[in-house]
Amino acid sequence: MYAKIIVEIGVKNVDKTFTYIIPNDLQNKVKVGCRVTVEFGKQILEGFILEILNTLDNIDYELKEIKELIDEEPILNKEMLELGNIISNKTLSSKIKCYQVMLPKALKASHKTKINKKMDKYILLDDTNSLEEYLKKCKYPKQKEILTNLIKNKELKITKLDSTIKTLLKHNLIKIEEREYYRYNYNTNSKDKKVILNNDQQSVINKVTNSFGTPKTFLLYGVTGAGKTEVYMNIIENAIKEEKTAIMLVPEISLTPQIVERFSLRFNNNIAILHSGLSDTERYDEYRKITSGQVKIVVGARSAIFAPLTNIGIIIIDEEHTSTYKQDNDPKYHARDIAILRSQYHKCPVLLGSATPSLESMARAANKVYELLTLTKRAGAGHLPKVSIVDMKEELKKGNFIISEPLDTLIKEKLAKQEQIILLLNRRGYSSMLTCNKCGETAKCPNCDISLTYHKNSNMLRCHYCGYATLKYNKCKACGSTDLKDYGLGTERLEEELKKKYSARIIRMDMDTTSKKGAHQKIIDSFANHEYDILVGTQMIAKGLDFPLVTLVGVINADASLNFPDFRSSERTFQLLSQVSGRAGRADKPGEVIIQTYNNNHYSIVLASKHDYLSFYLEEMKIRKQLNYSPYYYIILVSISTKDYELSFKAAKKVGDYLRNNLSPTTYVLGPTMANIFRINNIYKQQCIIKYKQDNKLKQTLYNLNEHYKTNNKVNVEIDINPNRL
DNA sequence: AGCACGCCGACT
DNA sequence: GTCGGCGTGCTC
Repeated sequence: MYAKIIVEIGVKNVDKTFTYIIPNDLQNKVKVGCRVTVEFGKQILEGFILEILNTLDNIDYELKEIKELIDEEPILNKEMLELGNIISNKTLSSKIKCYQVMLPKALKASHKTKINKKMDKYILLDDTNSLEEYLKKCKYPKQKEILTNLIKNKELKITKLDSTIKTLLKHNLIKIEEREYYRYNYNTNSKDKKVILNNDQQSVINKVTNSFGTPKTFLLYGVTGAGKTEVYMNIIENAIKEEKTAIMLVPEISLTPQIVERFSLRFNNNIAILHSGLSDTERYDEYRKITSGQVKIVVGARSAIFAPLTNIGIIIIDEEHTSTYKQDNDPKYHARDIAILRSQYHKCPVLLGSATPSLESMARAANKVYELLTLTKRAGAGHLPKVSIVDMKEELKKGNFIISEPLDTLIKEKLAKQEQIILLLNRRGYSSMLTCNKCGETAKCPNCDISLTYHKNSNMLRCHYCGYATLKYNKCKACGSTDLKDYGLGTERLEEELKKKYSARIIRMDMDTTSKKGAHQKIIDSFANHEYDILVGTQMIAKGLDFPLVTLVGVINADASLNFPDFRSSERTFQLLSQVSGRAGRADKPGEVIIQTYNNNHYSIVLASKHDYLSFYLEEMKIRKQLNYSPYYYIILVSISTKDYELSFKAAKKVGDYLRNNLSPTTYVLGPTMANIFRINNIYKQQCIIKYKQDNKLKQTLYNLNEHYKTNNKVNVEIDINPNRL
């Protein structure tokens, strides 16, 4: 017998199966989807069995034997094997990477140490016939205690086999059962309170539930606070009632204990939770709960879409517009696409939910590709916050460039009332650049085409792209002048400014203060406990958090995301502003939002302040149509990177010409142009953008291009289909 | 990725 | 005549 095996090797051009002989002693043990180790050239590698063959056509090379079988049971099931293949074809990523991405680290091929399942021992009653008799005769209180306890509680967890237990075992009165122990546990001590649903919510639940068994996609457009989570939970409950399983994806950032707790309270031990805060062993345990069939519900971030549940009844993607659902390294898949693929396999509906749906999804709903469901009323008592736009051009004239007058007034007011405040500033560090007032020289990264950010706490200048850091200098590197000035505003400086201005307890949350494990949670907890009055942070504070005492949200510089050179910058700004606004006044207290901007008439800012998603959608669609962007055209980003400056131009031109010559005339090929930041970490990046509606040459051309550059070790060509950003 | 093979200049 | 540079290509 023979096996076709795909090996794990960190290189693009070995992406095919290799045939190995299955040794006699493994012939009735090997299964498709199991991991094995094999000798590959001179190396020992791990790989997956993709196929088992009884006979083989004539070949002109010698075969080697499989060295060892790692798994008794397949870790890639039939669905996953098919899915990996499809993803590889669609994303032009290597097959091995497509298989690896579906597994937790502990089960990926090539992981050196095997992780043992941890077992708990339980004792149960065995021979109940002689039990009463034995109890009467028995003179050992310890034995009696255990037996009576077992009669009452059915089972007991034990840590060691002491003499008492051994004796009981000898008399066949009890038996031992070993059960898997799961390292990650959550509180399930109180009962979740049932919420009374309004008619809109009930109607959404009914529509989705009635389509169980059909592979169709719904888009749920529901305003902030409309009770989407409650709708999700009811639909999942209905799936469980039908003996089916459910996947629910949420953005990583909202996988806080807040939502986790809500789900675990409702679904008790029927749920596995996958998020980035888990250690490898914890993640493996959660995964085991799924494969062992112990849980029927999986809640997690992007990669949880691959959860190996069988008989899936519903797949839900909350905040479907979130950009992190698209993986930005290989395989560059979008969880939404995987959800739809799996829904076809399992014949189940997909529910996409958002208060600000992506333009792509909304357009599909408009074209009836998805069925649109809406929740327009806020559930419960909460009101949408009052949002005011502050024109910073006017404020600057008064000398306010960080905190405007209206924001200052409100901060003082809320502090006096002992209410909480969130201030969002989408830039970390102290200032964004250090510039010489004499000669105009700016501190730049030596490896990247980007200015260095000043971090005052560490007195360092840092590059946010390659990680380069140097001590801040006091003399201009070009002219020696000491007249240096820092421009721009980061969270560190905002925090300092606030401390000067107000006597308030202030905490900052950004990449610099959350790098340690658990730091993120600590900040959230302490702010939730009202140990602080003001939370300052980058966009990581925008999503999912629910602090009832927050009645003011300030966006310090709404232009940061608006001025980003990308066709989705307006959409992102609208989503970000809508989302932070949702942080204010969720409970009984009304909330207020201040947006500081230099673009006070920009439609995405104005419409976000009015909570008017539909107008924004229509306005933005007009612009996308004019500029031939998504959703009117599909976009593909082809980037060409190399360490060689000259070569970067030559190679990019070659790629551009190739694309132009091998795609349909109706397809646009833009570029090549230098990437937004041309040089990062001394690698020069150029890019071509493909815009197409329909192109039957596309698949083959991209495939050829990808194949060609797989073997080129000087020039790296990457293809990103439906990229997040350009 | 590793490693062998091979073609070319350098050099005890 | 041999040592070693790395460009190319293969690994069942």
